[in-house]
Formats: sequence, structure tokens, C-alpha cells
Amino acid sequence: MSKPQPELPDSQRAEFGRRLHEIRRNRGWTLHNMAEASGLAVSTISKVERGLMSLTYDRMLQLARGIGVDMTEFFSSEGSSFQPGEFAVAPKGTFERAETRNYVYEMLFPQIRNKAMVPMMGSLKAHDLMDFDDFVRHPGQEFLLVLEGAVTVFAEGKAPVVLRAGDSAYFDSSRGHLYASAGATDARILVVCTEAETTDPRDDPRA
Amino acid sequence: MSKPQPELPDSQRAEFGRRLHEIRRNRGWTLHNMAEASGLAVSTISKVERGLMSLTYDRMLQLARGIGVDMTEFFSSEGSSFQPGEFAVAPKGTFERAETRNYVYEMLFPQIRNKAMVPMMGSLKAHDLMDFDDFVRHPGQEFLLVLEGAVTVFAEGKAPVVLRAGDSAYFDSSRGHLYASAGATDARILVVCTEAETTDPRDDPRA
DNA sequence: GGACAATTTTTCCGATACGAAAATGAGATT
DNA sequence: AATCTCATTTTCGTATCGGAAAAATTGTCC
Repeated sequence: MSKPQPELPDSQRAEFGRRLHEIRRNRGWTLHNMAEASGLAVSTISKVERGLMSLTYDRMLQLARGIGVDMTEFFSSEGSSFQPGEFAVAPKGTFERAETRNYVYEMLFPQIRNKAMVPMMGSLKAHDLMDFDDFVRHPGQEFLLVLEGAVTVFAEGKAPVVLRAGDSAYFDSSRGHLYASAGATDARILVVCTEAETTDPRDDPRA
Repeated sequence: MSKPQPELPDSQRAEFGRRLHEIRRNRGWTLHNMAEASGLAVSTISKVERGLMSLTYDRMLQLARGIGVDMTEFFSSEGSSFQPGEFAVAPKGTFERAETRNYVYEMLFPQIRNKAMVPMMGSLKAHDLMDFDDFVRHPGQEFLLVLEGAVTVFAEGKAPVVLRAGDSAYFDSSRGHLYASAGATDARILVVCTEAETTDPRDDPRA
């Protein structure tokens, strides 16, 4: 509150206020109704709606809970390339190749930035030697489906587990993990990661 | 700032701080690094991490942008049953059956509540008549992979598209959509939805 | 141990958030 | 016209935010 907050364009704060005003208008509520529901002062809500004031986190939570709105609605991704109504199709073989030390994998839908999920496919060569010194970690959650062959899943602190076609795994991807073919033939996998950061989907979330 | 903010349990503010601290720790950053990246003062970040201070909306946006984190990461479902370090395996055939008007599908990992992703498999009977009066919609994003057979994907406002084994689609699931087998044989699909709300994973996200 | 650098926390102060109350504006009624 | 009600905005006092600098703590090296 000392350094002038116009460090940030007022357009952000004003946008927040517009959303709030829209929510209220859609409901046909008065400022008083909002105040009652949220426990915030009438004047506070008025000022926020007009972008004259910026709420603290505490008060934002209080407001969101009070009026029954999910907090994330106030922070919808800006600059996100995933568009409302987005619909994309990737025929088999449509991917962008990406390589890490351990894998070569096929990013699906690389043109869609900032997706909530990052799907990719990969082949695990039979007999490949994995670099076990270096478990892979990244924030978020990961779903693995074995499409073909057999895969050994190494998860830090866990005994290795072998999955075959149709088997799947779901885990916290910040836990060190590594995949390897477990059979005499190459294995084929699908991996879907939650995108923990607003990174370029072509960046390796699995380095 | 006049009415004491402890109107709201400090646990919320403290939780926000913990997440911020965790992000920093995972990166191996100092407070100074965070400060440089975000333009906030070192002391501010320290206080926020320890729950001693609550940021305003403006500053939260500034922080999130500066450190390259999507704001919604700070509001991920609380009371989530997905545990840090979680690791679960589902052998083929391990699922919970769920039925809607149009589909019978197999929820994977139903025991894990509040996952960021909801993976499920399904079979689409050949020659089944779909109820086209009623597109399916639910908030969030959806990834579809055709495992076997051919599938017609109907997306509201779009021409139907036929996908075959290995083809995939990624789209905004709030857009009306519907799947149907497109071949003489049954089709097999994998669908992964983002879980837009803290709902029971056994609840139908696709009714 | 001491010296030093790096990191974090504390202090202090100006600016802003926030609420209660007053003022204003608009519409309805007499 | 005046009066009343309701909704919104403005005012003003207090608490807290937020930053710069100082102090404290931690880590490393000799």
C-alpha cells in the first residue's frame, strides 16, 4: 500500500470489478444483498466494482464464498490460447516430436497453449538402459496408460511395478518417476500431465 | 484494513503462503529471486509466505505473472484427497462402472477423490442410437483418444468428425458434445476430463 | 572459533484497504 | 410541489498492506 499500485494497469483491477458487477447484475442483486451474503461492506463492494479499490486475498475468499462463486472465476487465464469452445482434432501421427534424455515422445495438440492437460504419446525401446540417477519430477498430476507392450514404472520410494497394455497409473508427478520398457518388444504409452505452469507446451514437462 | 481481517481463518492465508513457499522451494529460488521476478519486495514475499500478510488482487496478479504461475494454482481444490506423493496403479479391468443415458463407462481410480484429471474408458456400441437432443456439457477440458474402432464426435456447432484408432481430440467440454460408434464394430475410447469442481469423482461429469 | 556473504526477518512509515455513517440520486407516492 | 424509500456513492477514521532499510539469522570458508 506504499508503493503505488498503478504499477499494474488499472485495467486489471477494473476488469475484476466488471466481473463482479456482472455477477451481481445477472442475479438482480443490490449491493446490499452482496454485502449481506459476503460480510463485506456495501461501500467496499461498490468501490471494487468501479475499480477504485483492490481486495486482499482474505477478502476475496470471503466474497467468493459468500456469493457462492468459485475463486478461479476471478482469475481466468488471460493470454491463454485455449479458447472457450475450443475443439481440436489430432489424427493419428499428428504430433510434435520432443526429446529428453530418457524418452522421445509425441506431444499432442502442441498448438494449443496453456491447456489444462498435456497429452503425449511415447515409445519405450526394449532393452534401453535408463538413467536411473535422475528421476523425473514436475509439479502436477500424471496419468499413464500402457497402450502396447509392458512398462516398468519406477516411482521414488516405491517398488517398481510392471504395467501391461490396458493398465494405468495415476500419481503425483512431483514424485520422482521413470518409465522403461519391461518386455522384449517396444512399449507404447499415453501420458497425460496436468500443466502445472504457464509454460510453452513444447517445453519439456518431463525433463 | 479497519475491520480486523481475522474474520477469515488465518488458515486460508497461511495455506496460500505455504503454496507460495512450496513453489519457491521446488525451484530452489531465494526470496530475492522471487522479488526480482515479480517486482514485489523481498519482505512482502517473506511475510506472505508466513501468512503474516494478505496480498491485494493487483499484487497477486503481479506475483503470478512475474513467477510464471497460473493464478488458479493457488486455488486448487482444498480438502483434496489426492495426496502429495500419491501413486496408484489400476490393472486392466480395474474400474468402477458408471452409466449415463448415452454411455456405460469405466471410471479409473475412483478411489482417488478430487483428482485434477478424471480418466475413464468406454465402449461405444456399433449401431447404437444416440440421443441427439441432448448434447453433453460440463465445465472444463476434455481429451479423447480412440483406442479401437471408429468414433463419430459430435460437437455443437461443428460438423461431425470421425476419429479412428490412434486419433485424438482436445476440446472445451462446456461445448455440447457426444460420441457415437462410427463403424460396424464397437469402439473403445479413453476420455480424460479435467475436474472443474470439487465433486465426487463418482458423480457423472458427463451426464 | 572468526569473518564474510547470503538469506530471511523485523522495523518503520507512507499509502491504501475497509467499514460505518453520512450524503446523494432516483423513483414512487401523496 | 414535498416526502418517503431504496440504492449507490462519498467521507472519514482505523487497520493493514507494501516497500526500503536495518537487523537478525544462516551458511560457508578459513
